[in-house]
Amino acid sequence: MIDDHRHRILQAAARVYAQHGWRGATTKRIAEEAGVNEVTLFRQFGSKEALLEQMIRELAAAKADMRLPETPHDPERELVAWASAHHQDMCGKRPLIRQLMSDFEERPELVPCAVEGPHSAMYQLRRYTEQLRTAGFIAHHDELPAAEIEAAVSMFSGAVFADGMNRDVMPVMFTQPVEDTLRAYVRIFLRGVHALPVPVPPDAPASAAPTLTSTSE
Amino acid sequence: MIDDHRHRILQAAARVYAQHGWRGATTKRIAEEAGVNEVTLFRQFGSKEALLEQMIRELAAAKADMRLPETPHDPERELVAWASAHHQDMCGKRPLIRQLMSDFEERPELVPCAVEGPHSAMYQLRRYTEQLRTAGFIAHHDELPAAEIEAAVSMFSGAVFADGMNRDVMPVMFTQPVEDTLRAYVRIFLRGVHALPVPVPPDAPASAAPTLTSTSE
DNA sequence: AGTGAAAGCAAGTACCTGCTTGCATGCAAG
DNA sequence: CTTGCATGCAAGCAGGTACTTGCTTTCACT
Repeated sequence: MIDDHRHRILQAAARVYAQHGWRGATTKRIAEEAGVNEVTLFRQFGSKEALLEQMIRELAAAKADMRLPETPHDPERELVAWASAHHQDMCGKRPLIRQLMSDFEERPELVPCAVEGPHSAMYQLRRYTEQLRTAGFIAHHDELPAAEIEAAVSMFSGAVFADGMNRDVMPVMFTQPVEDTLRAYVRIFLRGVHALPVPVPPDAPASAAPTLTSTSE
Repeated sequence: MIDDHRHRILQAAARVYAQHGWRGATTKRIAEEAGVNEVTLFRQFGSKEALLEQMIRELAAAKADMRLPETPHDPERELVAWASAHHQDMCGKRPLIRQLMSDFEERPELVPCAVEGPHSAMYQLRRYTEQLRTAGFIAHHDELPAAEIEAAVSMFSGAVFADGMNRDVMPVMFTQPVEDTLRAYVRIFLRGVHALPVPVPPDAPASAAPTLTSTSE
C-alpha cells in the first residue's frame, strides 16, 4: 500500500516533469496527477528535490535490456533490431530526455545519472564491432585504424539519437519511415567499418572465396 | 541609445534563458544581467513573453552563412569545413538549444522558428549531394535509390548534431578530437552515397578507368 | 475493541513572480 | 527655457511556490 503510493507518485512526477520541466513540476501538480494529497509528497520524500531526484534515478536504472548478441551472426539484422529497440525506447522518453538535457546547466549533478544509459549502449556497440572483426566479418586487409571505428560507432549512435529526438519536430528532415531509415543507417555503418555481408574464415588467403560448410575442396 | 538598451536587454535575456530556461528567466534576473531597471523591460517589450519571443526570433534569424559551394570540387574538404562551422556554431548555442528543445512541450509555437536553421542546412546538404552525382563524383552504375541518399544525409547531419549537443556531457562517447571525428563522419557519409574521391567523366563507359587529362589512349 | 501508522484536510508562513502605478530625474530637441 | 521622452526608484498587487503545522479520518493488525 505504501509502495503503491510511492510508485504512483513517482510515475506522476515523471509525467509532470516530462511536460513542464523541473521548475514547472510543482508539488501541487504532481500531487493532483498522482491523486494524492500534496502533504503526502513531503511526508514520503521530504522535499520536491528529493522526489524528483529519486524519480530520475529510478528511471535511469530501469533500462530495458536491449542486448546485442555476444558473437555476430547476421550483423545487419541484429543491428537493426538493436537500433529499433533503442529508438523506440527513446521516443517514449523523448519529452523527459529533453527536459533532463535542459537541466544540465542548472543541475550538473544529474549528468552522470542521465548518461549512464547511453554509455552502456555505446559500450555494447563498441564490443559488438570488435566482435565483427574476430568473427571474420571484416577482412584483415580491410581493417581500419581504431579511431575510424570509434568515429563510425559514435556516428551511428549519434544518428539514432538525433533521429529519435528530432523526428517529431522535423518531419521535413526525416522523410522515410523509421524502420527504413534505421536499416539504411546500419548499412552505412557496416560499410563504414568495411564489414562484409558474409564472414571470411580467419585462415583463408586474402583473395580466396570463403566457403562456409566445407573447409577445403 | 534606445536601440542600445533594447539590444543589451535581448542579449541578457539570451544568456539568462540559456542558463535557466523559460520559467527560470525571470524579469528580475534579466534586468540585473542587462544592468537596467526591471520596469524598463516592460516598457520596452510589454511582457516577458514578448521579450523572450523576440529574442528567440532574432537569434534564429541571425544564422551565420555557412554555405556549401554550388558545384563540388573537393567534397571531403568542403564537407569537413561545412560540418566544422555548423558544429562550432552549435557548440556556442548549445545551452540555448537545449532549453529551446525542452520548451517544445509547453510552447509548440516556438518549433517552426527553432527548426528553420537545421532545415536550411539540411536543404543545402541535399542539394550538394545531388550535385555530387551530376558532377561525376558518383558513377552511374553505383547510384543509390533516393531513399538511401536521404538516409545518408540525415545520418550525417544527425551525427553532427548529436556530437555538438552531447560531447560536453559524454566525454567517454567522443574520445577523438572534434576535427578528426568530423573528418571520419564525412568519409563514412561519402562512402555511404558511393561517392568517389575523384569524379568520373559523365560519358565514360561504366567499367573503364577514368582518365582526367587525356580523353582516350 | 484497541492501537499505531499512514493518509487527508485546512490553514498558514515566507518568499517569489509578472506586472502596474506614481513620481522624481536626466537629457536632448524645439 | 521648456517640453517631451526615456529611464530609475519605491511601493504595491494578485497569484503562485515549497513547505509546515495541527487535527481528523481511515484501516490493517492484534
